Amino acid sequence: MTNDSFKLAVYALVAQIPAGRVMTYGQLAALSSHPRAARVVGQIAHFGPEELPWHRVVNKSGQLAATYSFGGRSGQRQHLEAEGVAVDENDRVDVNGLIWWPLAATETAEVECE
DNA sequence: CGAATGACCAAGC
DNA sequence: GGCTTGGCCATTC
Repeated sequence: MTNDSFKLAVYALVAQIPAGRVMTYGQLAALSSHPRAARVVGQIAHFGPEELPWHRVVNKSGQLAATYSFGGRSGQRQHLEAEGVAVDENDRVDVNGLIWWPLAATETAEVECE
């Protein structure tokens, strides 16, 4: 079923996000063949496996979204900072450089290589 | 199983 | 920059 495949795809993508990088719900949804199902990604993130680094997942504005998990945005922010992600006072990350794509691993390998 | 919910996004005002 | 509307689909009650 495609719906299950969707979840699995999201799990796989989130699991691939390297420390110090973040991904957006829209990306996860789009890469999972559901560019408009970003909301579902949010639901999966909330009820999904806690094994995955959901704290590395932010919204399209680069702003944190966690409400209860990780102790709320405050907790998520600390997790990100602990991994080297710069979070501003508004609980936002640098959408210009911290947003990571699977393709970026090969295309911008030079840049993301510290 | 039906209805409500939601860690979102894009477009319009 | 903000708020409102429509849409998407899994999870929960």
